[in-house]
Amino acid sequence: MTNALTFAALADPTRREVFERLARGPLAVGDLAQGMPVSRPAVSQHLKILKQAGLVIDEAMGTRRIYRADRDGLAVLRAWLDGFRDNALDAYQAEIQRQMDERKNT
Amino acid sequence: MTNALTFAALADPTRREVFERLARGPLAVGDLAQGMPVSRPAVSQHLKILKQAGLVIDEAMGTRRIYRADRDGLAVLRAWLDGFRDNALDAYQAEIQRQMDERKNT
DNA sequence: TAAGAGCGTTAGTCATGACTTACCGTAAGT
DNA sequence: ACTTACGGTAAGTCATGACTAACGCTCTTA
Repeated sequence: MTNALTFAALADPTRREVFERLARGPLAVGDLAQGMPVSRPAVSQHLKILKQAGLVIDEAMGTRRIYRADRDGLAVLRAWLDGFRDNALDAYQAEIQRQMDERKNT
Repeated sequence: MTNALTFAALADPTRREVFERLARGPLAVGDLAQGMPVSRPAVSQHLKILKQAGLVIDEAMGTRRIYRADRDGLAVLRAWLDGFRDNALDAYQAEIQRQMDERKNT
């Protein structure tokens, strides 16, 4: 259930915008905060969460710190989505339904 | 930016479990709340949010109300993900990089 | 070593949201 | 009509999280 971090990270609109900007190209924190409606420390905090979720990668460049989007971090989301492709889990459905009926009879 | 509702809806773990259960088969609210760590009203509130996000569909069945997952609601998520497929936006990257270098030279 | 740039972190505030209990409406059965 | 089942809603509580201002650390340049 490590995808919880990914979902939580992408839940915030500001964080999604940060990620989308980084997906267009690497940026330093200051340049990233430039033109955003929130302060630079706020962006820093968002970057921390995105990093924990594996969605961004940072790299020290002198006194600046360059962030870039890590598209592989989206894999867990894709995997989760693929679990709902049509009725791939229909095999479980009968079993679950059976357990439910069982519980109902008690 | 209608995907905000979808992201917000799927951000909560309890709500994801509700959706996952419904994806395995339609359920009434009571049966759904059965075996979940939260109360039935809580499930009702979650269902309301999932419905607003287009992730579930409800249908009156006598005094009961049957909910089922609507997989089409995941389309907006897929679309968002597809926007990051590899480097489809690499054209922008050079431009952004150029602006960064420009700023660095001032 | 001093000074400034760039960022992360801390402390504190404020809004949001997840939850429970209690209540109310509606549909079916007696 | 009365009662019971089922579920949505209201009110209130508590935790979380997004944000800002202030501070401190590290790296570079003079």
